[in-house]
Amino acid sequence: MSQESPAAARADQPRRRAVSKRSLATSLSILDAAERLFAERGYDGASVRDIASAAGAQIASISFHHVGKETLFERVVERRASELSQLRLDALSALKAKAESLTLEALLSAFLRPYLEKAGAGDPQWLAYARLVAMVSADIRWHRISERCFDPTAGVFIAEIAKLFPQADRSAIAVSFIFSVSAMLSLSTSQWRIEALSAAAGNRPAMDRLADQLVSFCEAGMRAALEG
Amino acid sequence: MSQESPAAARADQPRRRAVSKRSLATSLSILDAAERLFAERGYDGASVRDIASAAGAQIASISFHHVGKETLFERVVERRASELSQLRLDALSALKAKAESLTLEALLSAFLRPYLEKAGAGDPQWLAYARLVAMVSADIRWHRISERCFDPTAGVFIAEIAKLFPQADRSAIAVSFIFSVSAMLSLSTSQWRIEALSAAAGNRPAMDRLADQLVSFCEAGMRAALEG
DNA sequence: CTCATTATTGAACGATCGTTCAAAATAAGG
DNA sequence: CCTTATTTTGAACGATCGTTCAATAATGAG
Repeated sequence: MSQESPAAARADQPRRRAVSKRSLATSLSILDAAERLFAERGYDGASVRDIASAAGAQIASISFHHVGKETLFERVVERRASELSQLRLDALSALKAKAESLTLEALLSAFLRPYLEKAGAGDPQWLAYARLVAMVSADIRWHRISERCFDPTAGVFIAEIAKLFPQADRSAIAVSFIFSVSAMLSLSTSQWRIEALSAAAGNRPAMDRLADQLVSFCEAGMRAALEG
Repeated sequence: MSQESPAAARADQPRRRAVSKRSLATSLSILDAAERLFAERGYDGASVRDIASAAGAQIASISFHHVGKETLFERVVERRASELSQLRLDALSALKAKAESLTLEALLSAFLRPYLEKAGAGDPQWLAYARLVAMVSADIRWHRISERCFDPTAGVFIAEIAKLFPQADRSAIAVSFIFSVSAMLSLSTSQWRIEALSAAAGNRPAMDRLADQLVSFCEAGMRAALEG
């Protein structure tokens, strides 16, 4: 409750310095390594020792830069969440600017494609991130992260879909939306299973082909579930 | 390579006894507790100590009855997998006996509904199991379990779907099938997220209503993805 | 009932977990 | 360049991990 004057604040906080380039690089490489290992082995399966080793840093650096394991996990998820949300909302804005009335396909495309383009470009960090999002979306232990990072944008798109289906109730829309998100995430988490079930030679389909198929699937599925 | 006579085999294996009822109960309660805790916290998040404690057994009993943690996990998954597969294949047989030509909706219903009816009946063990299956399906570390427990039945249904869409290629069918399975599993793993996105008062939809919506969603989605 | 086998018990194993610390090295600000 | 805040380092902490063991108790078979 003691409200300090700027002068007093400056007095007892002796001096301040900018972060060094090396420190920033360490912090970043820890985030990258954590992203990879958390995605690969899960939160409990990835140890801070392995993360530090993969980042070429000391174990103590993780606590120093990112408080602890749990905060590190949250920061890893948050890092790309805002970028992804921005891409989605930008696509939505572009859509609204172009046509006065939105279609369901355009809406789903705006939501689903940014994700798939990032992952499909082959960037291994984005592929890892996709697995992370799937983990967070499927585990109630991380519901606070979902609330903060993903639900706001999802809410915007659900509201737009609700305008297209005025007679459908909100929970039915939310259910269909989760179906769509789950299908999208399965492309990252279950690619190995798709290949196994495709049988025969491993002619894996290209990501942009998969993206088209996903949008078709979700558009038709949603329409059927909401119009019925 | 030494082929022993029955007499010799009986000689060096001194005597055999049936398992006691108590032993069987212990083994079973361990499986139940493991199912709950693995589903709740994941493989690495659930400790054998917590599992033993929840089962009212000693830690050493887990190694004694189920070899070790990894084997215990596999047995937990396998236990209900055969029952589930049987229900699905029975539904398929019933379908074939009734009508000479199958519809996509009937096929998907035969695959999806047994699962949802078990989980929807409110049996907490089956609800936990659904989360387990989602974990196995999304993690390549458990691909051997998927291969053994789930892929064979999935292959049967994919083959039936392939008959309905002769022009669609196998991998496209597999992709749509994984989309459908992911949507199904999301009802168990992301129910909390659905409720969050439904906003407003928590009027959660009944499971049989959700099942109808899921089948509609997947049927229309598959048709669009495979006919296009 | 007797006895050999099976199962349970409680304790301990070494390994690894996440976190913390003081000392040494680094680098920004004046 | 000097000072000093910042960062890195290596080691250690206590807690918990999965597994193993010898002993004790329980139990099916004869």
